[in-house]
Amino acid sequence: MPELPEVETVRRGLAPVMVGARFSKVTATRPDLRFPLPKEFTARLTGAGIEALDRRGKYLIAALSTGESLIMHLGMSGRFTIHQEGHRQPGNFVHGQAASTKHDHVIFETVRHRSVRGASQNLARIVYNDPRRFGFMDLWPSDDLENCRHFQGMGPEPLGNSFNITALNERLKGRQTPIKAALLDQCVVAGLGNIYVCEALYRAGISPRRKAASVCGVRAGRLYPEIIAVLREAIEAGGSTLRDFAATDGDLGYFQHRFAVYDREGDACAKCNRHIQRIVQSGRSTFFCGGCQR
DNA sequence: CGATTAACCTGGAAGC
DNA sequence: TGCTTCCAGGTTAATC
Repeated sequence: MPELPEVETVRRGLAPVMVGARFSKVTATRPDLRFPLPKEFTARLTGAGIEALDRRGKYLIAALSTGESLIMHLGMSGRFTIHQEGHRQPGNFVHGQAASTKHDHVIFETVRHRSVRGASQNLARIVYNDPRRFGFMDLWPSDDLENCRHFQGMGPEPLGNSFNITALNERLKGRQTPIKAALLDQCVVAGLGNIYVCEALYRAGISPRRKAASVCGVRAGRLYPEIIAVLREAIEAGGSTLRDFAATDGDLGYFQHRFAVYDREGDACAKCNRHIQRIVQSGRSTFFCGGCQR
């Protein structure tokens, strides 16, 4: 499911349950997701306290009391649900369908010690479900994350301080690949995916077919604020729900109702009334308006 | 080096 | 109803 806004939505749902708790038990129902799980995966997590839950691009990072960080990527279809007494039951119904436990691959059981009198323990089950298994998990020393292979060469965080017009220009400079492909490259900007690249290019009036290098300068100046705006709006909306994305509490995102071009082939462009087109670039669908985007 | 393509997986929707 | 084909929010390995 996830691009940056969806991952951020998941992070915000998990954080209140995970941060400050510890893993009382971790179960993996298979040895691998997209990649093999790390050696001694469940043993290294069991008993660990969770000190923080952060996001970098499309990755979630749980800083543990053991000095390691649990790195999680949701791939295409990864989902977390929280099962806890008093917590809204998630995912039991998604789009009216009963959710299956068939692809529950990792189950985290957490315990939180409360200072509140009368409630000494608070248990939760956090379930990772991923039908396509493109997601993955890894463990890496927390003080060495910049050298972790998943983050090496990764571009700036689009909603962070290091992302600005200069940084964008710098990374588009000289690149002959279409701007669409360049923006999907996590080395240019972290966290963008197919939906938000299409939407940002539409808002900026830039053709997805244009060479990345030709976006340097004036066009980058138009693109930069639109990337930030579309991501902020999508986070605000709780992400986009296409087929089955839901937050940890089962809530559906609603940014999909605000798509201007994504998955809207044939619809009239809101600005110029021409038909939205669908083309294939580097094996993926691109939606755009040939009238507004040059 | 950079750019493009195939591959990894499952399930749902559309077409016949 | 059933079978086939296409498509999907991502990344990486292999090939030009």
